[in-house]
Amino acid sequence: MSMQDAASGVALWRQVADGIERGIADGRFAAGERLPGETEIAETYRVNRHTVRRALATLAERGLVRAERGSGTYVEAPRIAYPLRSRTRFSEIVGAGGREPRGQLIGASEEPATRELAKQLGLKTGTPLIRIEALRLADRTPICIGTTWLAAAQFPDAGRTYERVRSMTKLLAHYGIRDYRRASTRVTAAIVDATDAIRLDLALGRPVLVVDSTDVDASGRPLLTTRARFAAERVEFLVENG
Amino acid sequence: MSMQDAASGVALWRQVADGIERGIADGRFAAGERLPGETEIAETYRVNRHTVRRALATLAERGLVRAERGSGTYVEAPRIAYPLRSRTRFSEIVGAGGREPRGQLIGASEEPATRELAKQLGLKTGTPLIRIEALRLADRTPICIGTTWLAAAQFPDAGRTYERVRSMTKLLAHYGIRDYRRASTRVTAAIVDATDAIRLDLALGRPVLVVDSTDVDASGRPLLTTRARFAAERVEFLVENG
DNA sequence: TCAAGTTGTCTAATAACATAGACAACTTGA
DNA sequence: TCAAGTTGTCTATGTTATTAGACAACTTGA
Repeated sequence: MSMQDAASGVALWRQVADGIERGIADGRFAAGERLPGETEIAETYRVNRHTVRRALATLAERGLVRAERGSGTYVEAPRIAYPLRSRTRFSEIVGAGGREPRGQLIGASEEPATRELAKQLGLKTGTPLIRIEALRLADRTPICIGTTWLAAAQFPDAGRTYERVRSMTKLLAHYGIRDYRRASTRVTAAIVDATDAIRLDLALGRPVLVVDSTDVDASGRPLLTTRARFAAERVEFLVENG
Repeated sequence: MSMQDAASGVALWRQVADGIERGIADGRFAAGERLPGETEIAETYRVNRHTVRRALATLAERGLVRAERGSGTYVEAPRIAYPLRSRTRFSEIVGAGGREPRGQLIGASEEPATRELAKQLGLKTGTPLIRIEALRLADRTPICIGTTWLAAAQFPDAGRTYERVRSMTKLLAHYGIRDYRRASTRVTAAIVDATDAIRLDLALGRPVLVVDSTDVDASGRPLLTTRARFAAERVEFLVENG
């Protein structure tokens, strides 16, 4: 790829770092694999070796690569594949990848439904809702923060229940709902906000995948709606097509 | 650079330019309106007036603002956000919603398949591929940049063909393929890199949705694989769940 | 053991970025 | 007309980015 952006206002080392990061995201450089040598990278980007070193240094600082003296520089972190299906269960996805899923309650509170939330849940504006905020991890790596709203009438004391069972599936089972499915999923991206950044152990300015979803019971009646923020650098969504 | 911005790799003038551009994009500075004076901008960004002048110069060069000596600097072109709300599949996102889709060839080249690409396309590593890089717009707003790989043997001269027809569907039709479907779609997010930022007319540090997809023919044989980067602030994906 | 290739660490020179101050040329409204 | 505020242009100076070369320290495979 050609580089040289005359006066782009972006430092060369940054352009190189971006390029390598994209290569890692692509899978052109797989996890655990050795990157090309600094000299070779310098040649492909038509840049001095010191510039490459600076790029690699920033990637190493963020934990994406690890340099081994005399040997090479290696790709550190892979992304978790996250299928978006109608029966998406966080615990199953993480467990399938050989990692241990964990849920952690951040907080629960009661609040009236906004017009938007009411529409999602098929209720009237102002209906009391329970709002549960939870952090989910794979092994010890924070993956996402989810804010879930449920009707307070249908799920009394849902906050304390979640705190005990630490799983949305188990929470619903506790109220007698054994089958539910994903009715809609909307995905977009944003920059992480300050509070999420701390909980997700994410640097400010990093991207998050924002997923709005609504789950319904077997008869199609809305049960809960969730807005989850995923650390984009740790997750990859898999969309199933026909 | 400056005291607060520890080695971001992005020049101060570029940060100021991006900030002003975003202000224009979200309507804080309306079309025809006068911007704050150079001195005032310098104060708000805690930057020298010369740095602001450089930022404004680049915006003026791109036609976003126009300086009038003795009077002020005025917003030239409105930057309307074009949210793409669509109930269609990913393949039909561009072109939905009554907007005129346009494709613009950035470049085409031949390169051997990496292991990853070969796997996607069901070919052997090293098989010659044609790589097409294209920018897609809705009306005049850049929506995404897509990099597409096709087998060179099956689609000879695909680069020039795309340049003529400016549509992947029409390109396939040209080689006798009238029916194809999306086999897999993977979505994640990242920060826009320097070269994409310029082409998408996107400020540095803004998020992009990265979509990897593979299309197959009626019998399920892979035709092409694409990695597209969408300007997240202009797009929202709706995932259909059974 | 040895040679080739790797990352780590120096020094040095040049180009680009950023700040500082001063003043000219122009517009606007009182 | 005049004062205040604006953009345009100049000189000067310090900081950061980038390139260049050399060598040390280490790993790997023959």
